[in-house]
Formats: sequence, C-alpha cells, structure tokens
Amino acid sequence: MLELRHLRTLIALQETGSVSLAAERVFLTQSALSHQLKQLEAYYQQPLFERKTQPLRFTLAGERLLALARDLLDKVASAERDLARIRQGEAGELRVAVECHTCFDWLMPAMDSFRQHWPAVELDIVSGFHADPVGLLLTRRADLAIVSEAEPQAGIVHQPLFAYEMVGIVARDHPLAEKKVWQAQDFANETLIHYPVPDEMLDLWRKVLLPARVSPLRRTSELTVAIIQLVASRRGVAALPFWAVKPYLERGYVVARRIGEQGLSSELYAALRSEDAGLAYMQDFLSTVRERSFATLPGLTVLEG
Amino acid sequence: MLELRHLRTLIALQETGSVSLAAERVFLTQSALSHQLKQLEAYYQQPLFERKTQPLRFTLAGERLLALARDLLDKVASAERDLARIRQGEAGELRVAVECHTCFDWLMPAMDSFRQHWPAVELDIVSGFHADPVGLLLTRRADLAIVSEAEPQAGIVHQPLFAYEMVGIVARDHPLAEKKVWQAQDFANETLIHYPVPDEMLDLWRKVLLPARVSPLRRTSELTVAIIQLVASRRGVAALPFWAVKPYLERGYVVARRIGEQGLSSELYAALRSEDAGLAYMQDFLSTVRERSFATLPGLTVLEG
DNA sequence: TGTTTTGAATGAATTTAATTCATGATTATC
DNA sequence: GATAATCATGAATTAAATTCATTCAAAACA
Repeated sequence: MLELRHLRTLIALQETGSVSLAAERVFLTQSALSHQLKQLEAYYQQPLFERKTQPLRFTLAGERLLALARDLLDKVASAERDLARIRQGEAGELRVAVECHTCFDWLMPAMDSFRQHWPAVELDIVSGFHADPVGLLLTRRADLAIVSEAEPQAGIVHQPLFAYEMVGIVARDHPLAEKKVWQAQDFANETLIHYPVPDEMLDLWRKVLLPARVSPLRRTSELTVAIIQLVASRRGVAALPFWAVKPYLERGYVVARRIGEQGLSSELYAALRSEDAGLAYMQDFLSTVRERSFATLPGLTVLEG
Repeated sequence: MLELRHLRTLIALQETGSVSLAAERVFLTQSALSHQLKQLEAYYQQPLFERKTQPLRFTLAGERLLALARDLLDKVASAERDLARIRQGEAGELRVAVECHTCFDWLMPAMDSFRQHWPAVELDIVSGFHADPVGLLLTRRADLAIVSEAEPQAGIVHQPLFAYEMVGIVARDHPLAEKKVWQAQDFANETLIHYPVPDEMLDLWRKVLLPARVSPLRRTSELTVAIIQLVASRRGVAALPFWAVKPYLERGYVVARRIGEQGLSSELYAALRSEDAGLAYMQDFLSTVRERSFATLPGLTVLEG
C-alpha cells in the first residue's frame, strides 16, 4: 500500500537522478531504496522508471506518481505548519546573520517562501560581515547565524543545513586547466580571486592554503559574476561552490577542477540559541532552507548532525 | 513521521466515532490504533481528540489533520486510477445486476462517482428482479451482481462489500415495541410488510422465519417510505436495514428493535466472473462502493473475504 | 450505590515489515 | 576491454508496528 515514505523517495529520486544519491538524501542505503522501488512497481504492476539511463527517466506512470508526490508533500508541509501555529502561536522574530557571500543565492528564495508561510514572524537579515556571528546570537542582535563550522559553544546549538563541493575555476586555456585535480602548491604562483571577507572565512584558505603554508597573490571582488569574469580574462583563479559556477561552466566561460584528491567540501550549519531550537517557525525555516536548496541547487549532499 | 496510514486512521475515526470501531474498519485491533494515535499526538506534541465523549471530538489540530487526510486520500485515489488506466486502458463495460431494493440507495451515489472517474466505461444497471443473478454473469448479460450470499461457484468470485444489521420496525404504540429483542415467534401473529421479491431473497425469511417454520400474513410494497408508512399506521411490522430506517427513527415515526439475540446481520457481496476480477475499473468500482457507503451509511461493518 | 458492561490505555511479547549487509549483475567510462 | 560506478538480489538483521493480556476509567444498569 502506498505511503508518504514512497513519495518522499520519488522526490529524492527526481532531484538526484540516481538511486544511490536519492538513498543518501533520504538517509537510507541504496539497497533499501532498490527494494522499496521494486515493491512499488510490483504494487502498481508496471514500471515507474527506466534505469538504463543516467539520470534515470520516469515512465508515464512514474511521472503521475511524482506529480502526486509534489502535491501531497506540499500539503503535508502546509498542514504541519498550521499544527505548529496552533500549538505555539505564530508570531516571533527571526533575524538571520550571514557570513558567506554565496549564501544569499539560496537564502533569498527560502526567505521568500518562509515569509508567505509565517507572515507574523518578523524576518530580517543582519547585514554586514561580522567576524563573530555567534556572538550576535548571544548578544541577541541576531536569532540565527549561517556558519561553516559547528564549533560547540555553551547555549548554542548547530543544525546541519547541507554540504557541497568547492571547485577551482580557471580560464579554459590556462595551464592549470590541464590538471584534473589541484593541490595547494598549484595556487602558489597564481592570483587568487575571492570575496572581501576575513581569511578564516574562506574555506580554501582555512582547509588548504593555510595548512600547506601557501600564500598566493590576492584580489577581491564582491560579486560572483565579477569573479568569474576576472577568471575568464586570465586575471587569476578562484574557488567557488560548484552549484554557483555550474551555469557558467555550461556556457564554457571557465572550467572547474577538483581541489585535493577528495575534493574540497564546504559545510553549512545554522547556529541558534538552544532556547530557540524548539520554536516552530525556527524549525520550519530550517526545513524550508533545506528543502528549497536541495530542490534547486545541483550537487548538494546531506549533512548529518 | 506522518504516513498515509495515519490519515486513513483519522478518516475511520471520524466515520465511526470511536477507536474500537475505527480499528475494525481499518482491519487492526483497538490497541494498535490506540498506540498509533498516541504516537501521532507525541509527534505533533499536542492532543488531536477529546476521548471523554462519545462520539469522540477532534481538537482544532485534529480537524486540520482530518482535512489534510480527506484531501490527500482523494488525490491518492485519483492518481491510482490514472495508473490503472495507464496500465490497461480505460474502456470497458460494467453492467450491474441488483437483487435487493435498498441496494439502490447506496448504489446510485457510487455509480455517479464512478461515472466521473471512468467516463469511457459503459456503466449500466440490469433492471428487473432475477431469481438467479449469477446466471446473468455466466451468460454474459451482466458483469457484476450484488448478492447477499457468497455461494462458491465455478468461474465466479465473490468480493465482500460490507455488512449491516436488519432491524424490526413497528409503530411506537404497538405491543411489540415493548420487547427489546424479537424472536421468530413474535412475527407469528403480525402482518409482515416487505418488498415484492422472492422469499429466498428476504433475509428475515431465509435466516429467521423459515428455520422456525413461522409464516405470518404478508403484504408487499415497492418503496421504503411506503413500508414505513404502513408500519407507522399499524398495518404490520417490517424488517429493514438499520441505515435505511435511521432517518425515520429520528423523527419518531416508528421504533426499531433487534431481531434475535445477536441481531440479524445482512451481508452484501459483489459477484463477478473470475476473468474480470483483475480489471482496474472493476476493482475501482468496488472500492468506490465501499468507500462511499462507509462514509455515508451509519452502522456498517466490514466484511472479510 | 454497588455492579456490570463497554471503551480506551498500557507494557510486554510477538509478528511483520523495513532496512542493511554482502555480493553478483549490469551499465557507463576511459 | 578493463575498471569503476551503479543497481539488483537474497539472506540476515534491525526496527517498527501490531497483538495479547491486562488494567483503568467511564457509562449503563439494577
């Protein structure tokens, strides 16, 4: 018999395009999902996907179920928001402190969506770049901070959002384009183009260059497009989230390369005061961010608490 | 985490008004449902019903989930119909043979609903009362017959619809109104008013009067209201489905009494040719009949295959 | 006002179902 | 054509749902 669990799987399948990735997305093994899909197809006595292809393709029947899934899960989310409001009221304050430039890309759509669902919650962005976003929480000048490390701290809890890969980008005809994988040394004789933020907020700096004691020339820019433009004009190299550069890759302006054998992974957490962790609108904000981000940004991976 | 199973339970709860009856409706024990509801309330951290009352009352949060349930389960049904059509086409023929008068009461709404969902299926009623409705199936003059006993027969399968109680009705000031429970003997000196059908199609006759060799005076009428009217005017007594007389009981025209210590139970099955049992529209017709009937007729009970 | 009946709750035992593990098969990739 | 990567499968395991046996609470009855 059909359950919501099955529909959640279908959504993950569509968003990831493969059984293994979908499994990871819903915190199950590939095997579990394979069994689950087999069971579904047996129940409806017809195939729901063609697995021979990458990404997998839904059959007509599969598409129909997928449409059902989207419809139903939206409605469930909406009902659960109502229950949360019934339980503990609908008003509150949610000031978000952001320390990364690219965060705005996914934050804005999520905030839009949230604003519609919780009109009585005062949603705001604490602007400017702060060395210590968690300090803003403790001094009550913000209620939620987006951070890239979950450093334990009294009175603060960290809720995982998602992880993604930072890739090195360079002009197509630049010598580094020949290397599949870059190491710290490869940056030594380049100009690194990055956002104007403190060094410790740059993942590349913290995790790659600093440990290897490599310090390339630097140049900064506020805007992602500007950085891409500089890279394309051979003014330097940069490290950016894969999902942020993908559109430019497809147009061929620049090429992307892995940094380090395992790739350079970037993680994002929401930090909030422990006392606020139970607030319904707070939890819903986090769900919204995750849901919207996974649905729209390519290549995200889940991040365990 | 919420699953459709929970929503199916909520619907059953509303339709029956009690945990025990709802449990029977969804083929589980009372205990199972009690655990399930406890889990649900723990998940949403708030009560969903007040149990102190009979029938139980939903809280605001409960009502919200119930609305979700109705919405979602409708959509699931609709999607599953689409899948069935994708699998095996949407056209066909469905001629229904009916042997009981009251059947029309629940059959018509179900047929209306079905017609909208399967416009390409030719739906028809084989009119007139036939001594052998199953014969109509074998000679292909009907595709589905509503019968009250599942007599095994080659090439025919019986699918349970539902069961209900037949009650004796009598005028308020008639002596029999004093007796809580009627026995066969109580009919001996009464005039029995019934539909004009062969005796073996009258449950009261088959199961009560014939075994006890009691044969009261008889009088027939085609219409339920007319029978009620005759009973109210002290022209006799009748035995009718509880759900059919309930509205008249509430207006006080007549009173209803149990027949036999255990009550006189009536069962309904759909008989169809074995080869047709797998047809999607056939199965959907049966689901529709059950679903609509349970939702609208009071006092129905489930009937196991 | 007991007494009996009925419906719901609870904890432990059980059954059922979902999930993982280990591995083989299949399909992409270079 | 070799080598990953992805998916499928059966058995083992784990987790979850359900039942069983009982208690508790409330309502109906005498």
